[in-house]
Amino acid sequence: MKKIDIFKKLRSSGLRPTKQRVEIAKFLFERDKTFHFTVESLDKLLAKKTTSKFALATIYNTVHAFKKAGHLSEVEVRGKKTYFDTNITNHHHFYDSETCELIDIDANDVVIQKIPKAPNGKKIKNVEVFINLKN
Amino acid sequence: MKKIDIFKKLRSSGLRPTKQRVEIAKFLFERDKTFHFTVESLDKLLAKKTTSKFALATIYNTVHAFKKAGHLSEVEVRGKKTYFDTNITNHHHFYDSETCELIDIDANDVVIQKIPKAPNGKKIKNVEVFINLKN
DNA sequence: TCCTAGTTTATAATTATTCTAAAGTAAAAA
DNA sequence: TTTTTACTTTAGAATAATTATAAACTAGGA
Ligand SMILES: [Mn+2]
Ligand SMILES: [Mn+2]
Ligand SMILES: [Zn+2]
Ligand SMILES: [Zn+2]
Repeated sequence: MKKIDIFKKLRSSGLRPTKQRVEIAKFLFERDKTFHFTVESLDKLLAKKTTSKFALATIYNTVHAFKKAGHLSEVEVRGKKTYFDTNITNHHHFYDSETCELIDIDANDVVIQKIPKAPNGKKIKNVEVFINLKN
Repeated sequence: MKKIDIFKKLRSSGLRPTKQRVEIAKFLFERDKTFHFTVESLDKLLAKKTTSKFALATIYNTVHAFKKAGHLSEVEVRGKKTYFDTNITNHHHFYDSETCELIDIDANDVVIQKIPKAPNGKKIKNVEVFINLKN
């Protein structure tokens, strides 16, 4: 993803392409594979991989702004920290509790044959499959 | 579940049947249907349904002791609070984000036809299906 | 260039949870 | 039964993740 695309992505989401947002967006979106992270891990990686300084509040603000704009999704993982995901398609996860690592599973690689119908008056929004791993 | 069974359940888990543990255990386990709760909701319900007073720390201690003993399980739900579950069998959940309510799905009511194999060197510990509901 | 709304930032506040250590209690030992 | 012991409860302090605040800064339009 080129710089011009980052600008477009931000602009089209109503987000000013500030120095901080552009750097964080480049870090998050200029990659081939899905990236799963917490705010803490992102903070550390940004400190290591960039020369700029980011206030922790800015990382929170930016991640939330990106999520709200639909550029990030949130994955529910056991533990206190919130996990974010650059993969915003419907997909599933392996979770390795040893390493606290998430691994994507393409939606097509999971086929559910039978599922109960939603309770009265409710509809199914989506189905998430979470596969816990062990050694 | 009778009082004597509560005592057995506690004793056999190496937990002294104190006044607090017995009351909380009766509240949690003397019911027919699964009960899902957070420490906060349990605290409020205990305050309403019993005459005893419980320190919040005691509720945390007790819930963790019960979980460690295998009498409660933990369910991962989006949000900051930890959800506990009196259903300790393998099962799945509907989640109604409007009401923040969990509804059990029997493991037999979900049949998965296809699942990817675990990454190298890892095995599948368990598969959790989480069905988000909407109106 | 000037203005303004949006943004960043340091810091404080909040919230859920865990820790601490003193007081209380269940059950084993005497 | 009393004594002793380890376990438990408790109020309050501490911690950790996140959110709120408000002052300083900045992007982009007028
Ligand atoms: Mn979580
Ligand atoms: Mn949660
Ligand atoms: Zn993912
Ligand atoms: Zn359940």
